[in-house]
Amino acid sequence: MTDTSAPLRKDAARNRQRLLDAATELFATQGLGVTLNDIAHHAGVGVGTAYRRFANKEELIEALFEERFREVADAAQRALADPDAWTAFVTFFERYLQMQLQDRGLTELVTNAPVRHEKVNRMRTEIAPMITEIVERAKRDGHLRTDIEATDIIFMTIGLTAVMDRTRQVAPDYYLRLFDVYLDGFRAEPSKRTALRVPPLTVDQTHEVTTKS
Amino acid sequence: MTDTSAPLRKDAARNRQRLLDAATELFATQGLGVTLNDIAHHAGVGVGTAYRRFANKEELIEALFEERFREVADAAQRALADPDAWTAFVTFFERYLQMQLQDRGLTELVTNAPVRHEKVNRMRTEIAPMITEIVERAKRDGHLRTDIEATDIIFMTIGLTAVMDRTRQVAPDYYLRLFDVYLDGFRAEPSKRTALRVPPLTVDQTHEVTTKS
DNA sequence: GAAAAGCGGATAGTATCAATCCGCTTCGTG
DNA sequence: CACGAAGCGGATTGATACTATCCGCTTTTC
Repeated sequence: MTDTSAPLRKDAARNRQRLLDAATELFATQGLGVTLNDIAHHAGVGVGTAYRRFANKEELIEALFEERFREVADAAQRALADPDAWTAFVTFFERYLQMQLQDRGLTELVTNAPVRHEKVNRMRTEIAPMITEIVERAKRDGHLRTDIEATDIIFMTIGLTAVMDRTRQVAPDYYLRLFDVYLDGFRAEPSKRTALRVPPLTVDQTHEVTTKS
Repeated sequence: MTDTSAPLRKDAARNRQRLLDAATELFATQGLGVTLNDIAHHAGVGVGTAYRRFANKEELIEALFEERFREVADAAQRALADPDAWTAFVTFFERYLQMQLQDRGLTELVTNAPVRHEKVNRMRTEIAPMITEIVERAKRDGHLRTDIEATDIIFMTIGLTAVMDRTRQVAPDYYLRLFDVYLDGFRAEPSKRTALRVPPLTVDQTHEVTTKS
């Protein structure tokens, strides 16, 4: 990526990697709101070191998330290669949601990408047509009801990630329950329902996650 | 509410009302994050005046939202009085979501009430059993599938308000489209589907609402 | 072993917001 | 109508949170 000129000194290269690792972890667990200072301390290096390697947080985000988006694109590619359009549809969105469960930063970027992130926006516009095709294929195939558009599926994921963010601590997989309900609403043949895979939250759990501090 | 002792001077009473009106509007349109300074300026009074009437923002929130929650409780009460359990179910949640569409502050309080708001929490625990009963009644009645719990419906609303928050500027009613899909997934008799009431968002609209600043 | 490269973290700069204080204005009662 | 009480405005202080730099010291490299 950045190998122009200056070959880094051994300790500097090691610290750079530590910073990337720390940033990956913190973006995933806390979201993109973490500061470069947080990242530096978590990496066990001084703040100065962080700022010498990366001018600011944006640069770090661009460096790390191109790879994440690449994974999404790969999953979409694989879905398009699957001969079964409905399985492909379900599997892709499950995978997509799971990636977001494991990386809050990814969710923030897909639901709310600041325009300044060129790379991120380029990846988004690369992925969008693949998602549309996954959806259209499931419709053509007769498994997905035809009055649903790809944009609806996108908003479904936005809603589900909001639920995910609340329930993550208490029942990380809960969102799959609502995803199953959505699938039952999306299916062209409504009688082909399957059982919900995960249990509901109890009233106490619900109360807990809707009450702060 | 606060009529203990001191009858306010005429100008003071007028300013107090202006502050309440401004707060109502700003909480509804911007959410609870607005500052007392914002509210004071929007009311056309000085900051000092705001702080003389209300010790802090919390006090103002308590004063205003007890009424809002009362409206939710009333809607639930009316739903429980409706002889048709499914209509009651659909109508209540539509009304509940619409109230949230019109008041971001309400959404913030129901999805994330800070524990310090005693009144708000009291109202929430007053409303919760009514919601449970609306859901249970629809199940007993044979219209709502029996593997769904009231907590699932709560999380549905949390997801839908997240969608609402993104689409409000571009197509305020869009969330109803996903609500309809949910209803199709929730119905005990899946063949009784109805058409989606609102159109999808275009790709451009979707791109617009998932891109910031 | 000397120069270059890198390091740490104290610190300066910036922004946002809560809350107060006090000189001035308005109210309303005698 | 005058005068004391009540109210007013908003500049200002203080707290918090974060960004980014600077410089004396350390490590690497040749």
